[in-house]
Amino acid sequence: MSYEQLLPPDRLDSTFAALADPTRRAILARLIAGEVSVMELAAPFEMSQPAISKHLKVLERAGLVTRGRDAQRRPVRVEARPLVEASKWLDGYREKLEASFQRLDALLEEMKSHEKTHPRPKRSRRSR
Amino acid sequence: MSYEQLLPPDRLDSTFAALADPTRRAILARLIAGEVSVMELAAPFEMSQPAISKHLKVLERAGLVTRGRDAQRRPVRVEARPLVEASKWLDGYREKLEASFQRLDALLEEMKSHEKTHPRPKRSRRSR
DNA sequence: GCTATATATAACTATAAGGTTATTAAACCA
DNA sequence: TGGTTTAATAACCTTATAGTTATATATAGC
Repeated sequence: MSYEQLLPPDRLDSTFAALADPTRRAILARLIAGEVSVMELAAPFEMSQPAISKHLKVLERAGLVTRGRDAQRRPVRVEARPLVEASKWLDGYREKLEASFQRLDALLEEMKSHEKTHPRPKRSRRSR
Repeated sequence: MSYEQLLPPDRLDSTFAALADPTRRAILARLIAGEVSVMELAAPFEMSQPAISKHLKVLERAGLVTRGRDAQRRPVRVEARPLVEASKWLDGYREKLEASFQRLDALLEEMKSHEKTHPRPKRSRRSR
């Protein structure tokens, strides 16, 4: 639990945490169309403006959005980078997983044919 | 915590939430190599066994792992599906975002050349 | 300077997350 | 049967989340 966050402050933590909330995903979806003010953003939700501001702060801390200034408005825009990083992590993971599954399938296949002639002992395949 | 599995289980919520913790991502990484018992899983972490069991429960509720039975052991294995779904969401989002950015770039380009002949008024492009 | 609008902040509440230690339960083994 | 190993559960603590209402701040425009 310690080593992970000692070194490069793990962006993935805050990125995934931010993405875990449906309101925040909806906000991001809304932002695809471009910059939006907080009021416009809050309108479709049955939630107070401060609640939306809090969600925005979460998104901002995660680097998923940045804020501008337009008179009283603080337009919100989406930032792609953390999304790309999260996406990369997932894709990399999936790749390794698939590769591993191939190995596993091969192993299982090998074991299955091996078993016929060498039945294994009762006690655990993974005693260590 | 109950409604999650009653109604339309928004899988993305629990998937992203599960991925937001570095311990859990490390557990998943460890599982690429194949089934592992809880003790083996807990060993590298400076954290109690019950803490790991809790993380496993989170991963299990998110559908990211399933449990087997091997004598006293409850081997853990990774499940790819929710990962694929999360990956799809991210990729889909990125695509739309990139498409939108292209439109934005085009728009900005158009505005820039337009501006030369039609300087805009001081007050806000996004009043409404 | 006054008022309206847009947003942020404060203070509070309730619940969830993430950890601990101690205990319990289940399966094996001698 | 009784001890050992593996894992889960209980009870508890602390901090974080997600929301609320009320208030403060900043800017525009009269």
